[in-house]
Amino acid sequence: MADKASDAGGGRSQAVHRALKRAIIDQALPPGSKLPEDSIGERMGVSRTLVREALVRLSQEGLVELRPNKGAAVARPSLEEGRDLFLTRMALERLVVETLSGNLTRDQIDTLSAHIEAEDSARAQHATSIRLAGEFHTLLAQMTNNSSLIRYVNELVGRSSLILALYGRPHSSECAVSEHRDLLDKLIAGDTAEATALMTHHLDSITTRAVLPKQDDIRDVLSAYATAEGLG
Amino acid sequence: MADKASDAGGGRSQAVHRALKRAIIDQALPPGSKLPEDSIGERMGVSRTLVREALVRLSQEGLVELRPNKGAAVARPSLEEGRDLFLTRMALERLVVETLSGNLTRDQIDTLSAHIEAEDSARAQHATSIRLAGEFHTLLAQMTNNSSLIRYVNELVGRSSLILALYGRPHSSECAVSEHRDLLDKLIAGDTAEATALMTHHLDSITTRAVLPKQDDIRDVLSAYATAEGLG
DNA sequence: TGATTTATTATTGTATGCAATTTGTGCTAT
DNA sequence: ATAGCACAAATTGCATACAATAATAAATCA
Repeated sequence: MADKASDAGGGRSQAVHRALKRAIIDQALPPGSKLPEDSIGERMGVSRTLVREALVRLSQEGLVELRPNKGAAVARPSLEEGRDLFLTRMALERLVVETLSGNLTRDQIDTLSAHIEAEDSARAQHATSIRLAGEFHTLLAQMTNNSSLIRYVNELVGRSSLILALYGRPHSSECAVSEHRDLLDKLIAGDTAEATALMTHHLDSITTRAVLPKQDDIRDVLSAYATAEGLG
Repeated sequence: MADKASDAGGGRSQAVHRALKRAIIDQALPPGSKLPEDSIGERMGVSRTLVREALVRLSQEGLVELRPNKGAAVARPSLEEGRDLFLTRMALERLVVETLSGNLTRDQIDTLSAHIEAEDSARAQHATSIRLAGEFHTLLAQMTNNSSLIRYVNELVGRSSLILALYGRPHSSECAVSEHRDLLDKLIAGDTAEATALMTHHLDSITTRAVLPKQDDIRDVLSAYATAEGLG
């Protein structure tokens, strides 16, 4: 068994799913990209059937949009969805922090430290940097051993990269590495209140940095351009 | 357009999905039930392809377990998953309460009141009662207008009925109607702290009532039966 | 020329077919 | 009888075929 190296961990549809997911999160497939079943299947060496299955899964995760009769495309969440998403993320990641605070094993601490190290090293590459930053959060979630919590945090972190891709400032280090390190310290110390505050602040600053354009109405932004042009 | 009444709201696969989901949540298909693609497709008048698609979606929602090469079955979450699930639910529903507290419109209040009324009336039918109790929570989530929050609460509420089906006491009114009414009162009053406390307590008591059998091991429950039979 | 309509092509929606795997049954041997 | 084995039936995994819909190009008319 284990013939093909690429077939690890289940059916081939899952492989397609993982590949696409990775491509989307790495922003190799930017939001809005069309995802034709044929081309993908050809490229991946599987039939449309399996691609379709993967696309359905991705749509359930909110990473792709499935327009009936018009094909799939990488999702383009709205700004409002973005803000809501981070709100939800906060609620869940607070639970992560509460669960983990003071309960980290030596191994877990090592894993997290190593990860932060890697984040630090990869600060040059924008794409990798974003992915690692996200993985820090999913890593934390993983350690709670709470399966629903893990699944949702994973999904939200994945979708966050869409938000960042769409609305994030190009060159802001989206997730300050130092904030991750501080958070880890508080988690180790078991200072739950402080850790929660840090996590909240951390996600808040991502939201602010990226999703900030808090135009309650798109007209606000338009009127700004209008005045700049001497109109209105 | 809108030829078939049963085809409302999208492709036929979605119809299959909805039908199965409803059947599972109503416990017409108890946890563990086998879900053969053929039979379902025949019964629903669609091909295996569409059934498959629906099953994939359901598995993503945690309602169905997809064993490779062995077919799909209604999920049988473990007790631990159950407890974790309610923990996650709490985190999310706290956000629901915080969002809604003091912000309910007249219409929303009416809708919720009517729903509680319905819950009260249906207290006789066990199955309906459970479904309505769940729908109260999804209704609340809906009113936040936060799409990710809505999706997750929906999923968790759905899965909760699996937990209840598996581990819940047969005749306990799983969700005391009075608790719903109290919660609504606090939400209207805008007493966020009190409302949050109520929601927490509410979910806590569900957990306690249902998921309590904190048997760390299945042997405990077996040994009980053994002694009752004069064995062991 | 430019808008509108018609043909053509590409892509999705769904069913079906076949190989592979699992499950169930009956037979054989101990 | 029962454990083990061989064979048959059922079921899943996957690809392909064909119909239906949308996108695109060509052609027609004002």
